[in-house]
Amino acid sequence: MLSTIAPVSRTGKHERSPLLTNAREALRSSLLEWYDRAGRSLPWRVRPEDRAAGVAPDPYAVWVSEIMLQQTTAQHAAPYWRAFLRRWPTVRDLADAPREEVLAAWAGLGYYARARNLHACAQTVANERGGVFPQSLEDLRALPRVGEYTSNAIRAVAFDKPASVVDGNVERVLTRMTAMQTPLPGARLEIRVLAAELASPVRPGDYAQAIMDLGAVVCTPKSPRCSACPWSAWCAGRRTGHPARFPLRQKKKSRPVRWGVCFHVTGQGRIWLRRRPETGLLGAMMELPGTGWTDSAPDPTEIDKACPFEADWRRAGRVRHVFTHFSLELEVICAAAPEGWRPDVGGWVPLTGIDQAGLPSVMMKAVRLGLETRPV
DNA sequence: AACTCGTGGAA
DNA sequence: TTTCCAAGAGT
Repeated sequence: MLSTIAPVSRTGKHERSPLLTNAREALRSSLLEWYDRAGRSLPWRVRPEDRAAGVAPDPYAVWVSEIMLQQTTAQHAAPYWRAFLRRWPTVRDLADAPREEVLAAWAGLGYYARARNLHACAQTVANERGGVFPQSLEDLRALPRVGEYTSNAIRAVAFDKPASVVDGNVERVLTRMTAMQTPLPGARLEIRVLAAELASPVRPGDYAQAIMDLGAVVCTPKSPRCSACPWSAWCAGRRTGHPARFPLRQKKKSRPVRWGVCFHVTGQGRIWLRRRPETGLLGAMMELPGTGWTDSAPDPTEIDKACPFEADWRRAGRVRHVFTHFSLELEVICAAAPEGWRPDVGGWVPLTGIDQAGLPSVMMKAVRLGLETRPV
């Protein structure tokens, strides 16, 4: 008769489970066995056989990957990681790079505070730590954009030191394993305690990647492949018959709509762009100049006030873009720059190679839409 | 604690 | 179409 792991009480107090104590070693070894056999390949990963042969990961490469992977799929992040590592092979190279180039290289990846902090962190490590990443959780945690998860991930993956990673995958795996009744995000403390007890002191780097792989490949959000799971025998979620119901979640707020207008001004094969404010949404990234984004349809007088010059403005249409906490309806209106007109803010950017100009996705959509109406 | 902060793939 | 949600952090 196989046992399941007992759930933790709603109060967050840990009811020490003898089953966990007894099963812990079996869970660890079966997961590592599965990981070795699965052989999942990721560009930043040192394969378990290579690690066993003494190949040490490059902490810089691991750090870049972990920042990119925050709330981002491996598939989306992979080409960016390759481009960054090829262009800036060491933390010193990244620290010495002009900031606009780093931001432009990040364009399209989202959460742009990550790019600003990546550059700042590279300069901290290069200039104040001789280019060497710290190994302690405390020192890692002090670096910009390195939080609870990322500090543990770097410590485990890069240095193969004992650490407990809790990302979205681990949350899903462990809430299913225990059929946890506490909804997220309130369950985070229970999950952290459970994850820490389970984390392996043996091959900590491989274990950390293995438990995340398990969530990414087997214990998937919609249709978990329990028959392929090394932990299925211990899984309380599977025994409920509906493992995909876990983790339970609090209801989410609905997403409001905001509206704005932007000006697509072209001339001599160039387009007018400006840089956004340092902080906030799309902070420090390039954009098409326009009105602010408001929670009601654009006011004609506001459009007039933001309008750079009198012209035969043509509507290109609307870009619909979904951000995390609101969606945007962005009206794009086009005109050719009048003879002799010069932008007071921002400047001209050649349309050839606009893909490399460092525009975030929403602005790239607006540029393309405008070009359909006014080809240049 | 509850918000803010992007994007794109999957179902 | 809508909804979910990715190797989360900062405030």
